Amino acid sequence: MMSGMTPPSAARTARERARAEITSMILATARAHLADNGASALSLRAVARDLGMTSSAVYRYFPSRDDLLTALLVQVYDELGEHAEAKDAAAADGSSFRERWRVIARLIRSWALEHPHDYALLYGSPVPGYAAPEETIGPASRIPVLLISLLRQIHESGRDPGETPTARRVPAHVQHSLRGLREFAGPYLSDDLLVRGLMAWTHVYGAISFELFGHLVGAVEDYDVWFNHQVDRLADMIEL
Amino acid sequence: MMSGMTPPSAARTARERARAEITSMILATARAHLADNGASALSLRAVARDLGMTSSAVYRYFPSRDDLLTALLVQVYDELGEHAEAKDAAAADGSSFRERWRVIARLIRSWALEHPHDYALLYGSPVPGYAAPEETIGPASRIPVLLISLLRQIHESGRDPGETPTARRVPAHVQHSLRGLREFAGPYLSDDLLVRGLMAWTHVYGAISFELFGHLVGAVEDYDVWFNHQVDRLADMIEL
DNA sequence: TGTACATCAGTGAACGCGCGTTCACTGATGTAC
DNA sequence: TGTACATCAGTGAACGCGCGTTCACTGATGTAC
Repeated sequence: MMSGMTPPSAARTARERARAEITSMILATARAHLADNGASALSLRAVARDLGMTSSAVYRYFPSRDDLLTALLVQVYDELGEHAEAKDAAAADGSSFRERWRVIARLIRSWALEHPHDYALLYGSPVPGYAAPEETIGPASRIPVLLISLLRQIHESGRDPGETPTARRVPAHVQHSLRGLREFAGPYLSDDLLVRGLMAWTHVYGAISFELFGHLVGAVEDYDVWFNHQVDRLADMIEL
Repeated sequence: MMSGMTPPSAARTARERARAEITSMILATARAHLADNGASALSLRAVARDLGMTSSAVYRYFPSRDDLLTALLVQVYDELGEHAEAKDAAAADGSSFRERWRVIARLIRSWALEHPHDYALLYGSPVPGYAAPEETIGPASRIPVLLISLLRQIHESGRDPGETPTARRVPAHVQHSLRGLREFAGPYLSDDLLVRGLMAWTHVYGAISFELFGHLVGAVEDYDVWFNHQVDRLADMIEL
């Protein structure tokens, strides 16, 4: 018993090294393929071909195409999350909420512009016939967690809009409906702040998708300018 | 010369009738197929099979798969647009901006919930390898046109936020960047109102997509309640 | 009204391609004694 | 340290399926005289 476990230390066998390396090569190649055809057309065979292996060999690493998709989702969510956390941590000391909000919102957008197909994988229409399993929830939550830490900072600085004269009443049924978010965010933030926070995130998502999916063509000329203006207005909206 | 023209009156030949009918049967079947596999996997052959024709026969009606996609886009945009225009017209007489805004926003959402795959076709990630041609622009503009007519109503009722003490300055470079939208909307509306209007639409789009694409799972319980609350807040934001 | 010709819808076979997944097998790597 | 066995990566062929598009052809519909 206990014989199938990974060895205790850094003494990885050649096999284990190779496995880790090839697994990540498959993922990297699959990710490159996203750009050509989109997630729904992601092909195991094409990935294998690019790597010079037979398609059946890929099954040693991923038991099916859907598992490969899941691994991609996790990796891409994690990459965006880590990226955002790092940038925020680097800028956080002594930063106002406003500065942090700007940094994070702009960062998400520039990441999306640099990796449009990865963004579409995470936030675009779902892949038909594929349902993301539970293991993607954690990685997907990193950005929301970060945004909630911003809301906490507002609250702690005494600028929680729910506790100012400009507070907007949040009806009881809306409060109830946001129970999940409330548990996620902890008990301190006011309902009003929670609502404003979720709306700001919703808006940023809408703005990036509008731009990326081509719905601003003809209406907006300089997307940077327009996005940044929106981000500033949202900051006003959140902490007024 | 002049011989290839359509006959002047209602005297449509049997051929013309048949052609119109079969064209719309192909479109309807294609649309049903969207639900199974998404737009990127839309298959001419599968559509033909469902209709009991050979796949080559479909080429008498649409010269390629991409043309079929274009016709679908136009049809679906038009359906949503017509639907919204009709509902708005029915409710418009004597309605306040606020009532009209509510009606339209909710209508777009319920249409999206009833036709999630159609919504994804219009507003989800673009189909890889397909670029929507110019002829889709008109139909795609119907919702924006309608929303702008709402903004006009606000302006005409003297509640244009750009002309009140709560006006927010719109920096010159943002104004420039919105030149396209400005031309679309006409010269009367204030810059501030234009910005608020585009932001409200961006937000509604973000909110519907968030819900439909599964990003609110676990956070929000009653999507109706949450959406309607957002719509009300957006109304406040627009005409304050 | 009747006939000759032109137009068009639809067929069925074919081209050349791609896909996910399974399976018996070879040969290299790892492990227990 | 050396040997016998177990584990695992990767091969190559196959199964059964789907796709978009082209092409020569048949037979029905429409038109000009």
